[in-house]
Amino acid sequence: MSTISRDELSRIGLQLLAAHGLADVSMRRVANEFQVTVSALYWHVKDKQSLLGAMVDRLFADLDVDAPTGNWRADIAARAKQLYATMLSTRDAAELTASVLALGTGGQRVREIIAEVSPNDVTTDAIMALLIGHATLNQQRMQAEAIGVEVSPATTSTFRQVLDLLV
Amino acid sequence: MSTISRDELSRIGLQLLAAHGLADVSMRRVANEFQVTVSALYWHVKDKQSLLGAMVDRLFADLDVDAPTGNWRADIAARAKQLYATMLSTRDAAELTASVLALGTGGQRVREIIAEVSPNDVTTDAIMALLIGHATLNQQRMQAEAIGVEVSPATTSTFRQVLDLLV
DNA sequence: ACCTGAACACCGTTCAAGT
DNA sequence: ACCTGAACACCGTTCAAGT
Repeated sequence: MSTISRDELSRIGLQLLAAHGLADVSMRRVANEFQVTVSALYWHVKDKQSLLGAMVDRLFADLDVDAPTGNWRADIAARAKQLYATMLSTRDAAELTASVLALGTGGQRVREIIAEVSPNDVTTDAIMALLIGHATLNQQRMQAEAIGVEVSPATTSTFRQVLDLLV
Repeated sequence: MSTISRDELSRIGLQLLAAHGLADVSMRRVANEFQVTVSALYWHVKDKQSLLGAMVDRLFADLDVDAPTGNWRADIAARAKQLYATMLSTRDAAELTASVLALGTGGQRVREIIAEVSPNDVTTDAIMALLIGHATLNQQRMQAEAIGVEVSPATTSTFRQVLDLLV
């Protein structure tokens, strides 16, 4: 019986991500975790990029958002904060999400969660840009916070603050 | 006489970037361009990340922004558009800039250009997040535009549109 | 001061061959 | 159908040794 599958691969990938960071999520390490050769992975997954895409899909799969209240500003703000929190929940998850969204290999649900309560596409795009941009610029501080060290960040405002400016 | 220096390295780096993309900017390729061994580079530059930082510094060095008019909304919008245009001017420059700003290894001038005309830090941070985020999410389309192919983009709005929402 | 050569410890991807 | 073994073509970084 083969316990190895696309879904299991992304599970192990997220595990490696949380434990060692994005740089250490390599095809060889994932294969190792399965006690299998690297080349074996390519039977289950097209390439590394699609594995990363599956990881992002899984990362946001469990997130359940509240139903729309009718006040779109409040709904958008609430959901954006949830998405941001998810990107902070796991080490390097923000960087991973940004890369996957940029290449379009996964994470479509992220946009849908915002689009569902957004009045128009421009607003959706602005929120998405703010999410990815702020997370990216806060990478240093986020990593520092995850460990417990102090660091001078490129961005000084919290996500809430910049979000309040827009919605 | 040695024509090799930190400044020349970043010049060649940007040349390689424009010609072949970020993935092909490797220490070995840069060294090759100088007819020199890889290890020789490490005399002039700490590591690859600092070379990338120097490249971003050089990318925005020549950009001269207009003097403040007094209308900060117009000033911010104009400068943000200039910065965005610079990130579009060279292949993969947006990705490079995002990565360098995230790691804090260069590109401080980018933030300063906005901060100089911004009423407060939160606004500066919001503009920066919008810049980096929109550029990141538009990576597919930007590359497609650079080549001439059609692609379904993750973001459908232009930078001007999302910017207008904020300022 | 500046550069070479060689090594170390990795990468992603492909592909014939096995079961 | 699923996996191995070996190879290909790369990486960034270090360091003794040369000039």
